[in-house]
This record gives sequence, C-alpha cells and structure tokens, in this order.
Amino acid sequence: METNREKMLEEKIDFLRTMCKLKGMRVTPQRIEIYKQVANSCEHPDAETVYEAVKEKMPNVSVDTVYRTLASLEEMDMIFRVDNQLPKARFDADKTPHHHFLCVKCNEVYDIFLEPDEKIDLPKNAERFGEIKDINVQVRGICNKCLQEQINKQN
Amino acid sequence: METNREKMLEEKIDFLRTMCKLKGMRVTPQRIEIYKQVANSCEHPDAETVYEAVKEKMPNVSVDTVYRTLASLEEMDMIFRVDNQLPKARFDADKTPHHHFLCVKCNEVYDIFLEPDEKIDLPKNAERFGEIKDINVQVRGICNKCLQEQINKQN
DNA sequence: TTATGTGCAAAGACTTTGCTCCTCA
DNA sequence: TGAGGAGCAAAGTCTTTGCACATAA
Repeated sequence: METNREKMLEEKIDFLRTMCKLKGMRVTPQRIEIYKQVANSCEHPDAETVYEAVKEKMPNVSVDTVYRTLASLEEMDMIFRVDNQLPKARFDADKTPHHHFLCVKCNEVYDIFLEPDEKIDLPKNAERFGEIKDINVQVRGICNKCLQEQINKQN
Repeated sequence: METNREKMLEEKIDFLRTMCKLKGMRVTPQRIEIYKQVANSCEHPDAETVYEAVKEKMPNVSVDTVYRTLASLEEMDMIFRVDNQLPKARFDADKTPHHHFLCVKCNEVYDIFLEPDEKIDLPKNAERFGEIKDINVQVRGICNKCLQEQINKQN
C-alpha cells in the first residue's frame, strides 16, 4: 500500500510542524524535506546521503544546512543517532522501540523490532548511575548478505 | 591492593605478547605502552588521552602511532570501541561482559557490570539478521554527577 | 518587521596515509 | 637480514562556524 505509507509520512510531517511551532522554530521547506528523507528511509542514512537525496528536490540546499537541521531535529527528539562505532553519524526517525543489528563487515544497520510482548531487561545495576532516558541494544555480527558472500568466495 | 592490580596488568600484557606472536605481529614498546594505558584505565580513554599518557613515558611517540596501534589492537580483539554517538572514538580493554551507561549531558561513560547470575536476553528477532558476535547494551541518561549539578544550579 | 534559518566559504576536529628510516625476531 | 613498525608531515573525511542575505511568522 503505497498510499498508506504516504499517509503515515504526512502524519509525521504534521507532527514536525506542530513540534516546530511548540518550540518556536520555523517550518522551512529545507527542514521538512530533510526530515522527510530520514523519516521515509529504512536505511539509517548518514548526513551525506540525506544531502544527496534532498539536493534532488532542492538543488541549492547546502551540506551545512543538512548538518544543522539534523542537529536541530535531534534536539527536538524527532530523529536519533544510531550507534555505529564509525565516524559517520547515521540517523533514524523511527520512534517505535527497536534495536539494531550492526554488521561488522559491511557496516549495514538493520532494525530489530521487538515482539509485541517482548521487553529487554535493563541491567540491574544500571539505575545506580543516574536517571535513565533510554536503552539501546546493539547486536553486532555478520549479516546474512556478508555470510552469503563469504560462502560464494569459498566456492 | 595495588600489587594485585599490577599483577593483573602484567598478566594482560603477557596475553598481548602471546597474541602478537600468534598473529605474527611484533611486540614493540609502543604497542605495550599503548595497550597498558587502555587496559589500566577505567575511563574509556579516547586516542588523544592515550597519546598524552603514553607521551609521559615515551616523549617521542607520535599520534599516528597511537591511532595505528589502537586499530591493530582492536583488530586482534584486545580492545574495543565504546559506542558513544560522538566523533571521538573511545576504547575499552575490559573483556569481562559488561555494558555502558552513557551520560547525555557530560558524555561520561560508566561501566555496568552484570550480577553473577544476570544475563541480558537477545531480542528474539536478532538471529534473523545474521551471525551474532556480541551484544552491547547502552543505557543513556543523565549521570548522578550531572543530576547533582542541576540541583545545585536551581538553588 | 525581525528573529530564525540558509548558503557560502572557510575552518575545525578527528583520523588516516605515504614515505623513509628504524628495529624486532 | 628483512618484514613489520614508528615518526614525520601532509592530506583525508566528517562536521562546525562566522557572516551576510533571505524568509517564515
């Protein structure tokens, strides 16, 4: 259902408009478009990828606007940085609780959604350190694609 | 028991020597010293911190050696990168299973050790994505130190 | 109208690389 | 002795910043 997806995206953008007004931030076409790119992608894009995508529609957009906008979207909790132990920051707009599978070969990031009843326990000692905001489970390993490539190489 | 700590450090360095030989890598004083700094710190030092500490003992060491050595130590699984969503890579030599509390205010990283019987469950869907190497739980929040500072400011 | 945001260019932070000489094994 | 490593300097890569103009509210 492409229409369904578009509808959801529109809803997200409406929420962005609301949030911007709430925080006294302007709703600019750049902000909308940059958020759209992150929100509409399952690939956890980095800043450059977002920039390239936005440039398709707004050829005059600049990299620094993308960085600045990603930072402000992050600050208003509309997007999040995905841990990846790599120099390039990657972003995610999906607020439904989920975790990540990070391939140590190709650095691809896959979403791990929890089953409806599933819940990851906090380490018992976690609360000793302060006030907990969120928990992020990163599973590291070799993804199926890379495993397959290894097998292909051996033959 | 300072002696105990030193003994453990010596053991770790012996293990490094063994691993180097095993992998056909040379045991150089720089390598030892750089590893020592990471292994002997609970602070998850970044490259620069390691560099400064090593320079105390080896004034001629260069930053790029530190970077190169940290990378090779990482490759031989002697040290690990700690996720921190920040530009500076931070390193950890502690191989006992533990997780991290990351303060979103001051970016300090605290080790969360599990209780003897404790075990964090993998997300049920994690295995679908490939071969799992390890799991890393990052608890994000505001650390006690920063909470205290907030309270102090209010008064 | 005016505070916020954008684009441009330049600089910044962190890290990597090419080359030569050195040194561990 | 010879392959791997260190030091130096220079260049990457990713990201941020200062400033002047533009624009949403």
